[in-house]
Amino acid sequence: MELTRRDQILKYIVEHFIKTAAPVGSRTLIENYELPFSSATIRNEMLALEQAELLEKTHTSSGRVPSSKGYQYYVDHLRNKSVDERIKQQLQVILSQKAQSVTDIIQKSSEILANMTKLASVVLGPNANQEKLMSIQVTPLENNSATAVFITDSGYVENKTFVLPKNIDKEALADCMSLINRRIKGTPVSELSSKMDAIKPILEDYITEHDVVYQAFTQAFINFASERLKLYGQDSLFNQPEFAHDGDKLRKILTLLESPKLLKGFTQGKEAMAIKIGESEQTEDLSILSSKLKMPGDKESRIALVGPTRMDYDRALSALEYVTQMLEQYFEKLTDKDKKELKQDEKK
Amino acid sequence: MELTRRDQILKYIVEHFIKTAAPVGSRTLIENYELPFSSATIRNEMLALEQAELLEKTHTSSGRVPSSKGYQYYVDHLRNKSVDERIKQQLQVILSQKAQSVTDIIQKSSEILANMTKLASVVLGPNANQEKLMSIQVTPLENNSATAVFITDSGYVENKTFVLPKNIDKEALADCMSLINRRIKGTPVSELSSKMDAIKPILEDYITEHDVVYQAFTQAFINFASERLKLYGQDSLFNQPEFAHDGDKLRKILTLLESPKLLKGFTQGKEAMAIKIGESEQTEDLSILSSKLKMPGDKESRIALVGPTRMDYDRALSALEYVTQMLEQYFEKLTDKDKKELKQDEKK
DNA sequence: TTTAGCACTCAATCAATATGAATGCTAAAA
DNA sequence: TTTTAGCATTCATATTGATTGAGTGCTAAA
Repeated sequence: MELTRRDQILKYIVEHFIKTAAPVGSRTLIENYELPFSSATIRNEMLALEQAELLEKTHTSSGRVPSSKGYQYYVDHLRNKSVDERIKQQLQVILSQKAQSVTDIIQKSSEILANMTKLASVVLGPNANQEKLMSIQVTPLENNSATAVFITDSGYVENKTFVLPKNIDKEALADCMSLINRRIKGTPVSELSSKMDAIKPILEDYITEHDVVYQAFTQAFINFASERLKLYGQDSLFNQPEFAHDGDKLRKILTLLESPKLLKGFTQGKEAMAIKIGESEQTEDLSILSSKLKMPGDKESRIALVGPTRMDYDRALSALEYVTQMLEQYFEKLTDKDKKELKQDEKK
Repeated sequence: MELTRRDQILKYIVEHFIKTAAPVGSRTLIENYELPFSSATIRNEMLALEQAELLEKTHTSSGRVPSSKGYQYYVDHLRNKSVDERIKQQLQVILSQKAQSVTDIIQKSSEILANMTKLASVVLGPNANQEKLMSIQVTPLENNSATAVFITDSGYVENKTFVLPKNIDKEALADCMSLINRRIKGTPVSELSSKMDAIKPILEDYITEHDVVYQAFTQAFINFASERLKLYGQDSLFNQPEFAHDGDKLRKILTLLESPKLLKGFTQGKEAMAIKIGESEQTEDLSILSSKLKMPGDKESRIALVGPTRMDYDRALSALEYVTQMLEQYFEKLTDKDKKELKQDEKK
């Protein structure tokens, strides 16, 4: 479909601004893109685009800059979709490796994304309340202490070292643990606290100083509730000209990236791809692209790219879409294979 | 001991510059510290200090600024030692809590340090080769995968999820694990790889597709070798005026803080307190104060404070010294108590 | 040894001025 | 009706020059 002239001009402006980071004027546009109009015509169109709130001026006689709405429009209607071959290749390499865990694959893919887009890439782990606790193991250490290790069904591991009560009966503790394990296996993480309360009396029967153990456990459970995320490519953001000389903006983005809760707030949503372009006060001048990723076992995580509003949306979105798509395909094949094997087993 | 006039002047200059971040002139000095000399006298002394390379000028007619050497001299001979009461109090609170693990205590202390000094505080975990592996546990998950959890004697936990070979005999795997555990318990982390090679044939006997398990293990062992560190107060560095408007410097320090190897390089050494003030190219304008900390079980870790060369050395060093001292005292009492209990047990 | 005094340096500030890239508008051309 | 040429206008960005003031170094007197 042919673009209208107005859309074409907006497209050029956005793309030129993304490249140069400087306001785009009518003259510049004609010279760079060999448009068959005079600058006056372009100016007329620009005025219209400004009135539609897709463009902005930094001051009365400056060139135009895309507004958040302008970027949004560009992303929705104007952007080019093409995936960098290098991403395809690199992803291929990752996916062809054998016997990797799902999280390994996702995190390696996220690293590739960060490298190729020069943006910060964040993996938001599956929502905690989707997970179930699989096992608790207590290993005694030297120095009167012990480490409790908690594992969820998707292989997330949390651990907590605590000081063992004096004169504790280690056999009683072991018995106690195997009992707790039987009781707690399959419990969703969100229900752990209440389940622990129910188990508390049992602890009391087994161990004299049960409180220490109880507290170590509940503390570890608090950690479960907090969001898990992995961050890549944080440093490439420093190369963006808009952040290089503005300590305040840089600070804003780093705080955002370090706050799982905050970030989660901006990436939530049911859409497969959520695009937030400088929407709130906290994300002024920031864009967050986040893509839903179905993992095996009905789990869901998200991969997000974070950067300045002036980012290469073509590149970033195409890459993000491609990667999540390929990962989901890969996971589907995996589980299909599982099911087939299961059926074969049954036949036997 | 009375300071010489020259030292006194250097002291004032360093302290004034630390406060104001602006070059210090002869006039300013007299006015602020009510010195009984004329500005000319001060100028003469300043000249001498400059010739001794303890001071620098930013341009011919500017005030003086301490050089790295000047800071070093200040730290060695001129600084005030006094510990902020608030640090004492806060540390007291931490240490009085019962049944915490050693690492918890150290990390909470490090957080206090970061808060009180407004510098970045880094805990460098005990050197990997000082640790011994205590246990390996494999927990099967859904989706044909399993998580292997590795625990060292000081409670450090590493884990690795891997895809289980098809049709694996789970009982054989369990047998195999208990055998490996018996074999590997107490092995120093540095010797793990070679030990694994020795165990490999056993694996082959037990499990058909032993390679996957072997690889998952060796990959996890690689992680052991990498340095472990915890970082606090990174963001307070943004408030330092020297970084606020200089993206390049900020980048330098953040890269440093994110590279365990690099940081380790600057904190190594046998001295209880290592002070590096803008020494290398990578740490230009940066100071690293790092203090050795003896942990229970003959382990050693380090706590480091990182910030601009223009930092409040009085405050930072006093706080760091105080905290490590108190922690070591605390740990000593702990192990003393352990020993006593041990003796009592023997008497019984 | 210390100080007063003086010439000198140089970053920082400010106002005046020029430059030029952009705009909007109008009227003529297509 | 659409496009363009032309022109006045705006405003950030240099550029310049003058001024200020905090600082220095040096010298000669106290």
